[in-house]
Amino acid sequence: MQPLTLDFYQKYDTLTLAQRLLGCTLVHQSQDGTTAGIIVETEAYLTDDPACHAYRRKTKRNAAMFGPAGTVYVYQIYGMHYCVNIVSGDEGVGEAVLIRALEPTEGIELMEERRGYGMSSAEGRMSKEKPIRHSALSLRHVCNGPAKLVKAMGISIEEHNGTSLLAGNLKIYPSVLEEFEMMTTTRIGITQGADLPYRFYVTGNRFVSRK
DNA sequence: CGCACGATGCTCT
DNA sequence: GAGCATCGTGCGC
Repeated sequence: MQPLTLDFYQKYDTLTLAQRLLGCTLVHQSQDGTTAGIIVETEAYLTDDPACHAYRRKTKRNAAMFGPAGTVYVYQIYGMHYCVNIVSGDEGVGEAVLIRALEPTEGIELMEERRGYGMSSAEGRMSKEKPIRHSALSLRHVCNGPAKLVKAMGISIEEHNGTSLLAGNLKIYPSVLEEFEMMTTTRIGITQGADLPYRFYVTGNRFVSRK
């Protein structure tokens, strides 16, 4: 199957793209191995939206948001975590879609290692996340948050910020979900623009960060 | 299960 | 100097 093309990233406005990315698969082919997961939760950030990093002006941090659709925007948050976005809209306009959760499909052991957990085993999984090397991480908790999936997928600001999804080792493939219900809510963890209904997720999917 | 809180460092004001 | 598009722990139920 072929990855999503420039046309796909360009033809939708940001709110629509955020919805169309649900069900698509994010794939990272790294030196350590390939990891992949189905996008099950997204949020849109528009240029006239006070929660958007590009709301005020172009800066060193948000520069990637002003690139062409299909550009990757990675930023650091709370001094210790990173989140990944898919840039959308016209070049020169700062808009993007935050990837908030993935349903892991490939390279699950590698994901768990990157998250700081030991080898995965069907029996060994614990219901709670424990910072002990020998315990495994419940699959449900591997990619059910924006910073968790960045770490699990091996995405980094140094390697990926400002790069294109059309070339390189990070790509998105078309939706594999036949039919699904989508839920729309307000976004999580923001104070500005908190009432805007710009969050979308696959209804009933257990890998979503929160209902 | 749910809620409260502290960690931690960069960016922009 | 304030404010973060978060996460994991610890505690109570």
